[in-house]
Amino acid sequence: VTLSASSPPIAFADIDSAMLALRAQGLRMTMARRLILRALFAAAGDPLAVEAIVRAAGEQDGALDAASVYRNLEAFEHAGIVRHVHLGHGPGLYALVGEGEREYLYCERCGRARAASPEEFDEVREIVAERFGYTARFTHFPIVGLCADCAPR
Amino acid sequence: VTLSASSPPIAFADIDSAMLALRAQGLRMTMARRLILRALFAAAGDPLAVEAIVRAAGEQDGALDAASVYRNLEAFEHAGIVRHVHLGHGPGLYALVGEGEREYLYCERCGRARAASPEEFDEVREIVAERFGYTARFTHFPIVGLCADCAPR
DNA sequence: TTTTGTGCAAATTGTTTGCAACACG
DNA sequence: CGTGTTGCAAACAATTTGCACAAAA
Repeated sequence: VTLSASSPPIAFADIDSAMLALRAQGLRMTMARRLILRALFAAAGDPLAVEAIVRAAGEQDGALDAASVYRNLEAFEHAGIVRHVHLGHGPGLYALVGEGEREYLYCERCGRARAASPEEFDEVREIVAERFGYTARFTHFPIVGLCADCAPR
Repeated sequence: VTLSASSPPIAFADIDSAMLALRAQGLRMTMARRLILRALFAAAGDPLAVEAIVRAAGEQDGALDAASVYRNLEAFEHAGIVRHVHLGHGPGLYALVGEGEREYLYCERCGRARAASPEEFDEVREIVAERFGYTARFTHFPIVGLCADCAPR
């Protein structure tokens, strides 16, 4: 993804402390998991496609299968250390959870995404709640539209 | 889809007048197109998956291939008589354009969608523009969250 | 009769599942 | 050693593409 705006600090200091958190949930410490975490850490909070994770691991180390990546990301998500977002079409994108959630805006024209902290969306959320009775969340699916650069005028 | 709220009147009186509009764009009048339009008309503005269109046509008439449906829906969309929306995961959903656009809210928990007229979203759009400089559109991708029934409390 | 459009098959993309071998604890 | 995990292959779902044949205009 092309993600503008700052990525938040990741909630774990390093791969080993993330692995510790996983082990606390009964998950074993394997090479595949270390490779996935390494790729996610390297992305510094920016969400990655599975393909990118596989590729990143393959560059330095042996093969890492996409199936394993999907299975592990699901487990990581269940364990609460990863989340994923869908930006427009294209594959799901995964990131380590940071201190506090991130919510997204996505530009349909240029395909660029912007992340921001939930507080910045609170006003929007409030209006949506008032108007429609929905509790809007832009963590899993973003607000879609045109960014300032792509908007007409 | 499970779509609550009223569907707007479709911008064409019947299949033949829709076909006329297509012919004006240089598109030929074929059986496959008639079948697709019939299914869309029967849905009264509620968006349908390609699979549903194929199934609807197959019930009464000969086979209608998904590839043809995709190709035609794309052509119809280009001609301005159809639009499509992505509600959560799952396939794209197509509907005839009505008098005025529709924008959507989608509940991540129960999977139900709600459609409303763009004016009802104007306040939300305004806040998003103010806050983020984005021109939000919920016609192609909805506002995602939890509906009143599914929200905690 | 010349295009445009069709059905069918096959390719693509993103993701899931079955399974035997493997390796963590 | 026993079960959680892996890679690989195959299945799947949604969508796209290639192509010879059918059918609008």
